[in-house]
Amino acid sequence: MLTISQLASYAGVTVRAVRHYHQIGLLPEPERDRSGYRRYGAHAVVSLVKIATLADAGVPLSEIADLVKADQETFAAAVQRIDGRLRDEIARLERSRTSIAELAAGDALLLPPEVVAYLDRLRELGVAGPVLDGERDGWIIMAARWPDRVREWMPSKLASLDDPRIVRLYQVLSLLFDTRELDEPLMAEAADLMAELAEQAYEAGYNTQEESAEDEVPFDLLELLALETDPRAQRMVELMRERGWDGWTRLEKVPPTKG
Amino acid sequence: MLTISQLASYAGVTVRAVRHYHQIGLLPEPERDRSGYRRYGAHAVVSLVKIATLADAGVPLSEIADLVKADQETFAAAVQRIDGRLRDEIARLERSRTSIAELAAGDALLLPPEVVAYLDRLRELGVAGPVLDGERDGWIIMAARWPDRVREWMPSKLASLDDPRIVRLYQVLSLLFDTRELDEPLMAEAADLMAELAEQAYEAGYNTQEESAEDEVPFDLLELLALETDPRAQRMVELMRERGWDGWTRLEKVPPTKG
DNA sequence: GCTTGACCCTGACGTAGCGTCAGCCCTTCA
DNA sequence: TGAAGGGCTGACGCTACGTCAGGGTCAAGC
Repeated sequence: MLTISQLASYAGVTVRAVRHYHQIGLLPEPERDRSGYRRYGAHAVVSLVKIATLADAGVPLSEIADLVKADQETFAAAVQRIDGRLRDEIARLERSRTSIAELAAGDALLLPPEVVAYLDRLRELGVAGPVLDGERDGWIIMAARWPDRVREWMPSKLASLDDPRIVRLYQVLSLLFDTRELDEPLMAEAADLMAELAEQAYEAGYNTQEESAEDEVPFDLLELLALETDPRAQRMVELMRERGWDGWTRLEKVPPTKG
Repeated sequence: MLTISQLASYAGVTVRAVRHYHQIGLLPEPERDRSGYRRYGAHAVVSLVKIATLADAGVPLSEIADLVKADQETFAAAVQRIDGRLRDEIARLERSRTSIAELAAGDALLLPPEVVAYLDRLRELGVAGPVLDGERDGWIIMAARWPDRVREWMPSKLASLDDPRIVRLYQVLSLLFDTRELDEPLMAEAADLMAELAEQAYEAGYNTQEESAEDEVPFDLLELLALETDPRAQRMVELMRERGWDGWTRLEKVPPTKG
């Protein structure tokens, strides 16, 4: 006869695991000897090896209980289910792995490659500091919920960097928010640029392209992000309102206020 | 500002998860409004998306805490570790999958294919019932601990089935143990056969091949298995002892007893 | 006969990452 | 004005055991 530790070692599990299987009724309690020790026969080894093999394959113990007494047909069906779960789990881990692999470089964990390329391009163009960070954070928020839509947008966003006015705008904003001062003339230049671009986009009917997204995409949140990052963003919003535009990420035509 | 459920939905996690992250200090508690509700800014979304992404990749929350405030170098090293763990886990699941896939057929979950082939061959030869089950259980016990050694043994075991005496022995044993009776003449035939085979193996120096295994392999356990399965096995042991052999799975020369 | 070390027993708490009440407060809309 | 739909804290539940704590048992050596 076998002691519990012998049994456990034959099946390659711990003593505690065996006791646990007893506790939940998965493995029947054997006879005790006169000192109350459990004494196992050889068949217990076979049962335990079966249990341990299934458990190692990730089958929940609650299912193993039914499984070991099931007929061939039920068993085969269960095996199918288990295999499906394993496949899904493997696929999930593979996805995680690619995420993590990309992450070594920089932002790629949280952002699709198209967005990373866009941010790299901005960096090349001299955009840096809080503006670049804010841009990244904004895209992180977007990409978390609408990764597909974000990827669709990126080609036109990237193309827009061919417009020297847009590049200039980003550069001016970088200058503005990279210091602690409030440079009114520079701000005015940025506002003028933004207003000009907004006007052009408005005339071209910019919103036809994104109309379906308007309900869902959290432009308010992106605006909040900007204001949170730097209070001077508030000043920019005011300047834009003087020029007849409301908002930050998405501008809307409004009656201009007096500066 | 955002409520907790809005925050959670932006990051694709549950409200409970967010509160949990607060509790363990992974995500800083935000300001409360006058009714005690948590109010979040946009940066919380970015932080939470980072946490959720790492957590989804299987990184323990305790590590995420350090990870999000780590510098680039530490981060890259950690990413390596995480990726390694993911690789191991995937490999483990793949192994489980192959086990489980083979399982649909029959015994293959618990036994290497060579043993399955051996058992199939026995079945073809008319071996069935308790003898076949016992044979299988015995190999399950062996394969659980010494899978490699078992696979090495199988070719010679399979070849041994070309010997008609061995086939006859298995068939006689099948007949013997498939009924409830105690068929003394048939038992004597089986014992004679076993003794003859044992003598031959002894002369050929059978133990040179397995000598290194003798210490480890639990022949006692296999004998116990047989005795447990059917008390008539005890009678077989006695008959063998009369013929000068002790044991069941592995026979040893002993002075013959009187029948 | 005594000690020592290796096992065995039960009972109970700890682990990770939340899910899920319970009991209560706050806000909003019909 | 009351019902729905949040939000709050606190606490227990879940999986599959690990890990004490506090005791009894067994085999071996002195």
